[in-house]
Amino acid sequence: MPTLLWFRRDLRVGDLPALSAAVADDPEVLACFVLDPRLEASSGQRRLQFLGDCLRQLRDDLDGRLLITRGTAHERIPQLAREIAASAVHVSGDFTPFGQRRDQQVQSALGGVPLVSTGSPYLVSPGRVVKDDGSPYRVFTPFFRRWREHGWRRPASSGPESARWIDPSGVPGSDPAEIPDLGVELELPAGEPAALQHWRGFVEARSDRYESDRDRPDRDGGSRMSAYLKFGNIHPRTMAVDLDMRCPGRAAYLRQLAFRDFYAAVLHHWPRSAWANWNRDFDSIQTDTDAEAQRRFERWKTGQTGFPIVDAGMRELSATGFMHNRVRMIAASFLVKDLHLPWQWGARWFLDQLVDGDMANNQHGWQWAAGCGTDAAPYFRVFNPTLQGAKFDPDGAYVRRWVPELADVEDPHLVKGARPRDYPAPIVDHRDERAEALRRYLSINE
DNA sequence: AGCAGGTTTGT
DNA sequence: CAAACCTGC
Repeated sequence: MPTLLWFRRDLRVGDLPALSAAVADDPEVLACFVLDPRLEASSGQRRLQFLGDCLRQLRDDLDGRLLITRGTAHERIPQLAREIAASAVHVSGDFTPFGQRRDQQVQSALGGVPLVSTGSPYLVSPGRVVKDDGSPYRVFTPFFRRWREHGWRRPASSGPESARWIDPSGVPGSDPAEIPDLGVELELPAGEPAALQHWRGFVEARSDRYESDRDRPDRDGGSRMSAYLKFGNIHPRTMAVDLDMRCPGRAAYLRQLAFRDFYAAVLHHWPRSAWANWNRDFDSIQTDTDAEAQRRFERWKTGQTGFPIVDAGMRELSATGFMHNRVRMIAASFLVKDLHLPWQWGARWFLDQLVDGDMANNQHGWQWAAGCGTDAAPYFRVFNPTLQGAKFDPDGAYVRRWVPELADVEDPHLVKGARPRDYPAPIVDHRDERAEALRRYLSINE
């Protein structure tokens, strides 16, 4: 039975063991990657860099038997399936609403050929953890309890090499175009072996201080696994088996993996929450979108707001495609509550810039910050960017690293100290804007 | 997954 | 007198 393994831009190498197991007895398997040309636009380049590394790694693993073709998946897959007379198409897909819609488009275009979903990159598939009456959880903590009771399979033991592959040469219609080489070195090497190696390093050397250091952008306290998870270079199940609950840092990390599953489940149950307020009460909140708002948005994007921790984060993002999670929360809060811009503006920018940008996590993280999501921060919780910076980056090492104007200043968070002349003045007064944000929230129900 | 402004506690 | 703890927004 000829089988086409199809990956879209969210390539999940971590699903290969499951795929291999599913097709172990079938020698007629072809792996295919569909590169959406829209990813080649500037906004998608960061992720394309990482993806390119993943693809090169995969091509090596598959002994060169990887088909790369340009186009949109819902056009190319049915075409290829017909060309190789595939009797089934195995899909390694993600759980974005776009993905779901494309799956449906592909399914209908395929006619009678079955579309087989071969697994997800989550510990527990979205939609599986629900309340007793079948309704989805809206709050993380009870979800977490039920999620742990649910359990999950151990990772597949067989590797990708256990599958045999057909020779793709001679398959008509495939574009032999090379994987774009952007010539930019990322901090993290891509690919499954690199992901595994990085993970082992984290578990052995840094997981015991994860709990205390994960909120500290000045320390290397995070696991930095997010891009590997996003691109499926590693399956969270592979990680979960290493998370001994008796070790506090590792237990805390499992909770974060549960959060990832939770937001995937939220997006599964409420697909419109990708771009619309999950809590529709917020539809009437007033946001600024005029020319002045757009000027402020530009200052935010380029790290020129005059608030050190925000600027450091935004500059780290531009330079590396990554931002520390605590700083993401601060920068998001600042855009929503100090600049009064629509959270979707920030979410779009993050999704475009972050190497690990994930629809479910990114969008719901923003909704949390904006107060309109599940489990959202109450409206009166307004981050003070200066105090947050001083609290989580006490020596200012993070700010000094990313904001050179403040490198040699005694008080880099500018709590009381003097502001160097070459560093921008604050674009807003936090006290005033905090009051303004509260006013706007309170007026929702008037 | 805050903040501010208070009160209590510990040295 | 500073750190730790409490409480309403």
